[in-house]
Amino acid sequence: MGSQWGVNRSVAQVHALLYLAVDPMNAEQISDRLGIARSNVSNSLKELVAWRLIRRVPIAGDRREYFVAEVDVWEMALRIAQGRREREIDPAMSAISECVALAQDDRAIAPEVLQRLTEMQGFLDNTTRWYDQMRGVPKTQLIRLVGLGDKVIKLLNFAGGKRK
Amino acid sequence: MGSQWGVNRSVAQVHALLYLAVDPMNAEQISDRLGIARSNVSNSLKELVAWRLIRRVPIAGDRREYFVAEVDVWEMALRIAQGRREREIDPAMSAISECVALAQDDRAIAPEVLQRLTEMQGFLDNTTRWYDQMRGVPKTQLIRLVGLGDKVIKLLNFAGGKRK
DNA sequence: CCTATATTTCTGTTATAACAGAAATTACAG
DNA sequence: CTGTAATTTCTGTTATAACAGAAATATAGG
Repeated sequence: MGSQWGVNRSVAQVHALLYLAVDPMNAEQISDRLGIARSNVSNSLKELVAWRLIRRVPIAGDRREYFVAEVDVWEMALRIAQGRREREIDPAMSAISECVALAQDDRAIAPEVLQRLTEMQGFLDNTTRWYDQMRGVPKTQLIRLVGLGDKVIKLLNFAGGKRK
Repeated sequence: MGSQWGVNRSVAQVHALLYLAVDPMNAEQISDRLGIARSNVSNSLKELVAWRLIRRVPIAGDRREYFVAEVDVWEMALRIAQGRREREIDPAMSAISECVALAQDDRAIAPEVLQRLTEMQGFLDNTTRWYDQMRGVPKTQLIRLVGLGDKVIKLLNFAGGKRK
C-alpha cells in the first residue's frame, strides 16, 4: 500500500519485511527474498534508517550489515510523525513565513490575503507547538490519553465553555 | 510544495489560488491565471470538491460554475484528516484484518509475526477510535485542547502513573 | 427542440520517479 | 599493503503519474 502513502514500493516492502522478520536480515537476504536489486535495497535501507524505522545491528563474526525494524507500533508512529514533521511541516512553515513577510511589504496584496496567510501561519505554529509538547510526554501516558478519547473534554473543565 | 505531500502540483496550485482568492472563481479564470489546461483544472476541482476543501457557489446570471475554498484553517485540517482517513487508514485497516485472519489459520506463520500484526491492528483500532471521538468535539474546545499542549497530562490525574 | 456554451471524459504525450545493473568506493582480513 | 567481500553511487531504462488538447457530453437559454 505504501505507494499511496508517499513512500515508494521498495521502501515499503523492505520495511514490512523487516517489521515482520524474527531475526535481523542483511541486504542480500532482503534482495533475494523480495526479488529486487541490491542497489534498490541499499537505498531503501538508507531511507528507513534516516526515518529511524530500522537500525543496524552488528552480528559477531559477520562483516555484512544486518538490520532490524522498530517493532513497537507507538514508537514507530512517533518516528513517522517526526519524519513527516521535518520533511513536510518545517519546510511549509519556512515557506509561509516568507510569504507573510513578502505580503506585508507589498501594497498590492489585499488585506484578506495577508490575513489568510497569517491564519495559516498561526495554525501551523499552534499545532507544531502542540506536537512538540506531546512528543515529550511518556508513551504510557500518551497511550492512556488516547484511550480516553473525547472523555478528556469532560474531565477538563471545558463543559460550559468556561476558560481554564 | 504539494508534490511532496502526495497531491499533484495542479491540485495544490488550484487550492492555493482559491484559498487566497477574495472572490469566487470559475474554471476558465483559474486556467488562465495558472496557465494550465482547462481539463486539468476540471480534474483538480473535482478532486478538491471530493476532499471538501472547496465548494461550488452559484453566481446569479452566470451559467459557469464558480468555486470558493474553505478558509477556516481548522476546518480545512479536519477535512484533510477525514480524507486521509478514508483514503489511507481505512484501506490499511481492511488489509491488516485480512492479514491477521490469514495468519491465524496458517500454521507456518511464526507466533511473533502474528503478534506484530495484531499489535498493529490494535494500534490502528485505538487511534481511529480516538480520531472518531475527537472529530465529534466542537472546534472551539478542540482549539483550547491543543492550546493546553502537554498541560492536559497534569490537569488529568496522570501524575503518579495512577489509573483514572 | 435546437443551439450555444460550459464541463467532463478520453487519448496521447511528456515529465518524473522507481528500479536494475554496472562501476566505484569503502572496509576488513590476512 | 594487498586482495576480497560488502556496500554505495552512478547511469541508463522502465514504469507511472501528470498534463494538454481534442472529442464527447451535459446544461441552460431561446
